[in-house]
Amino acid sequence: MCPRQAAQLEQLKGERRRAVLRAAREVFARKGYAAAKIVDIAAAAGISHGLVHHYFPGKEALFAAVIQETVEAWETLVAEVRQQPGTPWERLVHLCSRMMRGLYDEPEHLLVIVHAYTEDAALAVRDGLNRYQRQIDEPLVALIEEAQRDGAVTPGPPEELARAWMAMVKGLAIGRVMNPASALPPLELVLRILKASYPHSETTPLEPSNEDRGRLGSL
Amino acid sequence: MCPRQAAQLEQLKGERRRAVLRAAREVFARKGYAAAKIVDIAAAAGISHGLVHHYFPGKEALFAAVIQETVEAWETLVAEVRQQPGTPWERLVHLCSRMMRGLYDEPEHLLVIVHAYTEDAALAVRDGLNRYQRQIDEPLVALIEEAQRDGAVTPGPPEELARAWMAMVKGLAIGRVMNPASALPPLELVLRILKASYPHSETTPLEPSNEDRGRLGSL
Amino acid sequence: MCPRQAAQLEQLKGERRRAVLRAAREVFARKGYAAAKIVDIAAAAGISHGLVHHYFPGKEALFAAVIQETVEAWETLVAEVRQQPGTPWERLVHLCSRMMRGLYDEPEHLLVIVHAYTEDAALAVRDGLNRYQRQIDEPLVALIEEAQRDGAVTPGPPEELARAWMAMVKGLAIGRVMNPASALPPLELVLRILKASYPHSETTPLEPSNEDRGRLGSL
Amino acid sequence: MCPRQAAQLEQLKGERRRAVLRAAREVFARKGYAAAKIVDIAAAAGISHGLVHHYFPGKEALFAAVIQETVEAWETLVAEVRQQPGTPWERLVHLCSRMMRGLYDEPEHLLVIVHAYTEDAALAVRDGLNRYQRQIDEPLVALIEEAQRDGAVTPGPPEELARAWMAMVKGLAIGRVMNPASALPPLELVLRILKASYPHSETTPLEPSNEDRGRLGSL
DNA sequence: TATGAATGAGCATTCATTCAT
DNA sequence: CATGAATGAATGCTCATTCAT
Repeated sequence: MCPRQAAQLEQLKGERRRAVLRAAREVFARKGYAAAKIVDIAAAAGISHGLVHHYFPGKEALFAAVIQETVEAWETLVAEVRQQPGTPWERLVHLCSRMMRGLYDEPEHLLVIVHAYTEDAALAVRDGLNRYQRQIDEPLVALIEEAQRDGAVTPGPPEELARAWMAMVKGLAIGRVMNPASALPPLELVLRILKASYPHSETTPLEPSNEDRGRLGSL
Repeated sequence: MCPRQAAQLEQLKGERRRAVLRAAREVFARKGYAAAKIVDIAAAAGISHGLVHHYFPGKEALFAAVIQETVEAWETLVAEVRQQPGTPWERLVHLCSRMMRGLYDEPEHLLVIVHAYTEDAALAVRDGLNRYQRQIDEPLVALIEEAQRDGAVTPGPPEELARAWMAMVKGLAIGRVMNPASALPPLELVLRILKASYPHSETTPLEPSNEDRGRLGSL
Repeated sequence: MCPRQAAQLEQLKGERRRAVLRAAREVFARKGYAAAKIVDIAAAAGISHGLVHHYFPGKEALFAAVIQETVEAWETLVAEVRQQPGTPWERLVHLCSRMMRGLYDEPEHLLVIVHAYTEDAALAVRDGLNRYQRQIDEPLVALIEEAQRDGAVTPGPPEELARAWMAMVKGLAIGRVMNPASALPPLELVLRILKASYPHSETTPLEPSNEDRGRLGSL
Repeated sequence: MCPRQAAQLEQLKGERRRAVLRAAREVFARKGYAAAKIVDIAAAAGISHGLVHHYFPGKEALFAAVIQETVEAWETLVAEVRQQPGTPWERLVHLCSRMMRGLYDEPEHLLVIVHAYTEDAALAVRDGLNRYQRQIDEPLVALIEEAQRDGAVTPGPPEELARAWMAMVKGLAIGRVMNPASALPPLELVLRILKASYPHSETTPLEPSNEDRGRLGSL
């Protein structure tokens, strides 16, 4: 077998694995951990249930992989937003815009997190998620804090604002997954919680851009 | 058996039933439908698992009863708020305040709804909930509409505002049940989505009141 | 429920548990650990497979319980033989006689040990057995040593004699379980490995006795 | 492809097959039929599990082949011993010596037989073995009978003696495979069951010989 | 009523076997 | 030939539900 074939095979395997992961995310998001059956995931991925265990040791590991993927996507997104030019408020808008798009394109990404917080999920997974919690919350809190210093965000404990905002996003994710036909609120509405009542900057350019798709922009 | 005893017995039965219902709500909220085990609920209610089936035909019916109870509490709450004196904005604030208190005291009430929307729950239950959907959303939408006419609520499609606001409340319910130690955001913050940027009325009296506890005020 | 009933219930439960244990021993002995199916055991005990898990946490625990029972029976037997009157040789004959009867009545008891030594069995069980090994071998070795000092047993390392003798007994257990119709060799034959060629004592009274049945004499 | 290459290939194939067979014997002996996994055998043979099915139609056939090989080795051994010069007792000693060496070098050969007797193995295999049973036992019985006529072996039903002796050998095989560090008892000890108490011949020359290795002398 | 023993459908997981590459 | 991806039957285990006591 020549190296080219071997590489192709490897790639094919990776693709298959990713397909299983995507199917799993969908099913886990829609049904929750306990109600999601391995056969459902296999069917959604177009393979037999036995093959799922070829790529993942078991249901729990599969769920953990789904969560990990989401956490990584979040981290990538935050890192990108961090080095965005402009005012803190513009970066916040950017982040928010990206999340709304993620909510539109792949709401499962977020909903799966909701399920992970539930006791529905295996304890091991929840523990793992708790360890990430800091990494997930802190960047958002930092961003809000900066924007507050600029007077662009309403005063008050930034953790509180972050929590309320994330709560809304999670709630929207639920609605989005369960009823894909339902529209999402416009960005301005979602930003109302944060925006200072008498905003110093009138511009909310709303991020018209671009191509950001795939793994990175999926959140 | 004399009538008095019969009545006592009947009452005891009702109490027991309610205890099971409460236990079920808690467990369903924490674990979701599929992961919630009848034995868990029985243990939480302090009875044997066999006895649960004396009060409810089965797991699905039990979950349906939990949902129904929540829907009824919501309806009662809305009806009460409707006939509250004051401006539409004041009634909205009252509703919001009551919900926040419900979120504080019995977040399960709301979280259970989240699970019900999930495909985790039996199809029959979800269908039932969908039928109620109108009754749940409409009063809130109406209230928002009225307040918009007064200029107290920001303009825009009232359904959109209602949905975003409910999304946040659901998200907060998740956080509350999973981590009871976490604080809830203040009422003002939660109202920021709705409140007009240049509010015509500066007063948000915040409803200091009263005794409303128990089944009705629990939402 | 009166105490009498409770006690009866408790006893009934114990009986059922023992029935499952007996069935398990039989099936494990005949098939080995891996090939023994829980349904087989359940069927042999006359119950459903689900009920097996009411009495034992799982297959491995069930097997461990079977082994433990056998080890305990062996310990009881050895303790009894120890305080038997007569010469060491007579005690050895007594032990041997009892084992032959056990081989006749309940060969599963011994065969199950054979399977436990195999890698067929779960590692945990084998480790557990290895810890008992000393307790199992030592008393026999001691008995042989004593009898050697009397000149009743042929000279040589007593461990070697014990091992050879135990090997034969295990081999006979295999034959006995797999073909219950096959006769066992007489006691004299089984003792030939041990007996001194020119026995100092012509008497081998061969233990005509008695009632020893049940758990104790079962080995 | 030239004939030479074809022959080499054929030979290679035969070697490979034999390697698989050897690996299978080892794994089957250690784990039993049911617990032995094809992948284990493949790994032990240094090939992929898929390739095992190029050489053997399936697991059962593989086990059957292992058993057959053992039976054939036994038959060869007996045939060789038959035409050995000397007294019947000397031939018996020779047989015994060869078996002890087999026990030392390849105890799997014998242990596999133990597993085959167990219901662990597929029924077909066990039936096959039962058909061989006569061929296995009879020569040993005949040999014992001859030696009894000479007075070299203790009197009694020769089948009984044969069975007891085989039982011990099987038991020793178990110990040997499971704990390769354990020593085997000396030939004299193993022969004590058979040897007449007042042996007419003092000589037990113990067969110092030779090269007999490989398939034939392995039992 | 109240209990928990008993049942069996449903699910995760394993593994022999097949087959495309 | 050789590999390992793919399949699905088989199996241990869970848990909702029933029912004898």
